[in-house]
Amino acid sequence: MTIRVLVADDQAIVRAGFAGLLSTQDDIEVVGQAVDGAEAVDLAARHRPDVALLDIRMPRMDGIEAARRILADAPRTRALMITTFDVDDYVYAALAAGASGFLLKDATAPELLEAVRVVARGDALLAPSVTKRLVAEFARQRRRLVVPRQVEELTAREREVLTLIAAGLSNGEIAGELVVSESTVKSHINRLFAKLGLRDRAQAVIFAYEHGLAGNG
Amino acid sequence: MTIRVLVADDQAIVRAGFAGLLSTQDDIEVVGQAVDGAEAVDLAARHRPDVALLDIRMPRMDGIEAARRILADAPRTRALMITTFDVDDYVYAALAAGASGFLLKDATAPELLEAVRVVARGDALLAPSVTKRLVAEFARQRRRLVVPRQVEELTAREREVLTLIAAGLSNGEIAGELVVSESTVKSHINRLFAKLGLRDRAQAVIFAYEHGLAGNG
DNA sequence: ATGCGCATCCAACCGTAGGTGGAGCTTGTG
DNA sequence: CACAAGCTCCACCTACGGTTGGATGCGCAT
Repeated sequence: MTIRVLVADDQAIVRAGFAGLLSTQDDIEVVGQAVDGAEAVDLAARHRPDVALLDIRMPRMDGIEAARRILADAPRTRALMITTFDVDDYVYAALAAGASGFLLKDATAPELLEAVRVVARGDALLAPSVTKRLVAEFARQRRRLVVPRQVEELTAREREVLTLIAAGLSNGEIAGELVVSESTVKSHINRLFAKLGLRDRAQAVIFAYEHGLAGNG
Repeated sequence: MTIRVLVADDQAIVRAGFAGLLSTQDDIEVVGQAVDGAEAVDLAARHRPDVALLDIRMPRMDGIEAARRILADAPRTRALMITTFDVDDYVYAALAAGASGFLLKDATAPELLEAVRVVARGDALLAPSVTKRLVAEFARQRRRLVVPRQVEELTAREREVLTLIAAGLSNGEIAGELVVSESTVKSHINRLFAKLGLRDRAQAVIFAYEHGLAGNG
C-alpha cells in the first residue's frame, strides 16, 4: 500500500526537492504540492493524503495553522512538520496542533523517508534536538510528581480530604462523601493546613496541582 | 574522540551482543559491563562513561533507579534505556529519572549505534512508538492551553482577578494588588463565578489550572 | 444628545470556612 | 499494659468569602 503524501513549502526548490525525493520511492506517492498553508488545506481536503509534509514558515497561512485545520477535517491524516529553525516555540505549538513529527531542514534524505514512513504507520518521530527539548520539558514537569516529604507527613484521611478539596467540593460535600460529620472534615482540614503551611482551601488546591495530587499531572 | 559506553543487562547473551556490536565501531569503546543495576552504578562511578546503556528490567536494582543514581553522581553521563516491553509506565519514570533515550529491544543495529551517538552528543532519541506516546501526552496537556470561549467572555479585570485567586491571594491581598477596595474585588469575583459557573475560589483555582491560566501549564 | 450596555466600583448583609480547645474511640508498638 | 497516633465528633467564635443591590463613568448606536 503506497503512502500518499502532500508537500507544502513556499520555496519552489525545496518543494521540488522533497517531491522528487519522495517520488523515487516505490511505496510513496506525492499527491499534491502546495505553496502555502491555505492551499495545503485545500489540497488536503481534496486528496486526503496519508501524510502532510508541512513547512512551518509559509505566507498567508503558516504550517501550524494548516496542520490544525487539516487534522480537524481529516483526523487520519498525519502532519509532519519541517522547519529551518530549531530553537522555536513552534515545536510546542506544532505538537499541540496535533503534529506527529518534527524535522529540521538539515535532515538527510534517508531520515526524511524514514520519518514519512514512521508517521504514516501512526507512530511519531522528532529530530533529536527536538526530542531533547521535549524530554527535558517532560522531565521538568514530572519531577515534582515524586511526592515531597511534606505530603508524606499527611495521614491517609488528610490526603483524601485534600484531594476532595482539590476536586472543588465544599466541606459539607466532603463530609457526605466520606460519611463523617462536617466537624470531622474541618478537623482534618485544619491539621493538613498546619502541616503544609496553607491558609485556605484555595491554596490547598494550588498545592495539590503543583504536587500532582490533582488534575492528573 | 571515542564515546565511552557502559553496558548493563542481566542476560549474558544480550549483554555480549550489545558490547560486541559497539566494539566494532571506531568511535565507540565499551568500558564496562554490568549484570544488574547495582553493579552498573558501581562501574559508572569508577569509569565515568559518556553513555550508560541500561536495561530496565534487572535484578537487585532496575535500570531506572540505576539511571537516577548514576545521573545524580555524574550529571555528564547520559542514560540510554532499553526494554523489551513497550507499553510501560517505564517510559515516564525513565524520563523523569533523567534518561536521554529510550529504545526497544527490537531496534536494529544501526538504530542502536545512532542512538548511542545522539545521546553522547547531548541530544535525545526515542523509539518511534515511545515518541508517539510522549507526543500524545504532551499534546493532551497543551491542548487546553488554547483558552476556551468561556475565558474570552471575561473582562480584563476579571481575568486579572482570576489569576490572582489562582496564585493563592485573599480578597484583601488582591484589593491591595489592584489598588481597589475589597468590595470591588468581590464584585469582580462574583461576576466571573457566574460566567464560568463556579461556586467558590477553590473551584476558580481548579478552573485556572485546568485551562492553563496558572501554574505555567 | 440621549439612551442603552458594559465595565468598574462600592457598602452592608449573612453563611461557610477556618481557628481553638477538648473528648472518646480504635489500632499498633515499645 | 501503657502510650502514641490517627479518626471521629462537639461547641463556639471570628472573619473571610460570596450574595444582593446599587452607584458611577465610558463607549456606542439610534
